[in-house]
Amino acid sequence: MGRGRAPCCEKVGLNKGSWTPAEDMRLMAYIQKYGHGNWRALPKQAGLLRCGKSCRLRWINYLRPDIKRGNFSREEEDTIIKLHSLLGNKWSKIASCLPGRTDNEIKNVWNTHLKKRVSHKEEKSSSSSSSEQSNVKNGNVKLDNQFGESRKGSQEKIEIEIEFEPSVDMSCMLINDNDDIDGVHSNFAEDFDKVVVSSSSSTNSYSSSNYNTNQEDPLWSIMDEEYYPLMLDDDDHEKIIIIQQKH
DNA sequence: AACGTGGGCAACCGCCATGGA
DNA sequence: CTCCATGGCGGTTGCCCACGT
Repeated sequence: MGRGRAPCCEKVGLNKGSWTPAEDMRLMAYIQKYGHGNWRALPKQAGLLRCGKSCRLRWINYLRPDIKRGNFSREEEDTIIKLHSLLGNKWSKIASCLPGRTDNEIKNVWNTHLKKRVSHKEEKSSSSSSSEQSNVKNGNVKLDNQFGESRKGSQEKIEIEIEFEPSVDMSCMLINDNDDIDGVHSNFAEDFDKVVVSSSSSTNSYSSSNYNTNQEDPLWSIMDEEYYPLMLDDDDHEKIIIIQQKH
């Protein structure tokens, strides 16, 4: 697999580049009427001279009715910065915490605005106090390592320690959400076998085997047969340690 | 007014994961 | 188990526009 693979579709004779309003209308009308069960077949059925991938991208990034338009608010930008420091370039994970925003949009905002802002901040803070700690202890490096290793199916056990940032709602990353709408939502919790939430007074562990069954557990609540983590109490919990035991 | 340059963003490309045959 | 089709993701490209000279 991989090398020499045929393209996703026959691109000869297909339109490329910017979408015209007529194409948008046609795609939107088709999806509203028939849905998008099969992206590859869709353009032909909808009478569009486009690759299926192109249609999917156009729908997800621009035409979906729940897309939020306009500039990012300061709160949204701060959230992106914080989540990026935890997750790295996991744009779809970050997007799942920002309703109405797409991974592509977030990636663009990061690359054009936020990256500069963060590096300026870091320059400032490192020159003012080199011993000052960031909100996340080794979060970026360790998480990158974790995701990379996970794909290779290694057997080692990796611990990721995240110092809890009170102003960020981390719960969206832990949601056991199978109600996947256009692939926007993703299940962060399922990547891990165990989530440890610790405070100065106590430490609680939640394993993937018990967080789906322990309904009495204060961290998890059940809604419509899906399990959701409750908002972590900022005063009670200082950090989350996510432990992934490789399968 | 014409031209050059840089930033912003939509769209594309290629790789990987997943699920079905 | 293997192969293949498809969807999803992240990196990159290239067009467009605003701004400066």
